[in-house]
Amino acid sequence: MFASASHSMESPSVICVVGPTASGKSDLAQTLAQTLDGEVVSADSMQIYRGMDIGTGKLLSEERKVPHFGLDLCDPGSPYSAALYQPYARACFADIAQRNKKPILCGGTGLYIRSAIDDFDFPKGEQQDNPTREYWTAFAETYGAQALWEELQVRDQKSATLIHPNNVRRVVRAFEMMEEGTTYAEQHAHLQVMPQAVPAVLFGLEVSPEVLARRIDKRVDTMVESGLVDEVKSLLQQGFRKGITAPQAIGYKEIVAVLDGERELDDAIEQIKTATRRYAKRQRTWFRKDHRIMWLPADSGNTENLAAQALTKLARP
RNA sequence: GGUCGGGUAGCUCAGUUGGUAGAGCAGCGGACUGAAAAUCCGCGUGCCGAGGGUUCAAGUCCCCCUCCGACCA
Repeated sequence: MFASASHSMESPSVICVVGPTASGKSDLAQTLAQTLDGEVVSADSMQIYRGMDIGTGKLLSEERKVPHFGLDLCDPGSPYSAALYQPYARACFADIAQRNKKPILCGGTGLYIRSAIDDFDFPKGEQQDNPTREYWTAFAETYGAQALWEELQVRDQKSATLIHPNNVRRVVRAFEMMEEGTTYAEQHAHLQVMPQAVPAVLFGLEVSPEVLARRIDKRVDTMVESGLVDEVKSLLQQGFRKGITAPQAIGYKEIVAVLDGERELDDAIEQIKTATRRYAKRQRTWFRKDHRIMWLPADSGNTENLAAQALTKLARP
């Protein structure tokens, strides 16, 4: 009860900072880390990739005043996934704690956040060169989404009823799961009763949609001014197109289209803004239902003030 | 000044031979266990530019006004 040492064991082991893109997570996480003698672990599916800096809003290395993990883990050409991220994040937590530092998990990828702190049990299976995925994806392309879904219905009725026939990606994943000795339905059931695996306290940055939209517009303009187009050019020279996930990133796919002569830069910029707004909306929907999150009003964008609010809540929960 | 187009949902536009309107995009809501910045689902009342007329009934026909565009002077 009496926090005499700087690392009282009363505090939860991981502090999480979540929220939509452009809400100020990175700055808040870093400020908290500085205050609490912590280190930051990023939970962002795109900042994972090397060379994707400007468009992902990655903190520049000279801006990082505390150690950051979860950045630049692999090349854009190689595959990555939540299943790989989970053990990585947990190893980071352990490593940081062992050095008597405070782990601060920060990111907007809801699935990564949850896989890090919740008891997601990813079944074992092929990580790469997945023939099952290729087979059924090709099947869907040939015979259509409906036919694919009907195939699943025959083999795994329960899972089929949980997945919309149009959601090819998830139907394909259900086939993979069967091969891995489980089913989509089983995993889905686990979702409802999933225990938390890592002690954590969660802060969410809440920004009103209008304010966030303005911030996103400005941020995208700044990215372009900072050389986003050149960044994409050099990525393309390094085989960016071979990647599966990375080329889908907002801000990258649109600029690739410009460089391919498929659209004007101005149109692409507008599309990036719109796509980012829509992404922020999906993030809001995801985090909204997580009742563990303590929301901090963040319209002001004042990091010091947000940090103070967070510390207050930490002191007396 | 004249002729011809056009003025319909936030935007781009459909609206068949008159029966009070519908798509895409945006927006809003939602789902989510190995691509998650991905993938997928749901939500469409708007003085049909203003006014008048014909008609049982007008976005749809007629008159007039107005605004935008093109062309002719």
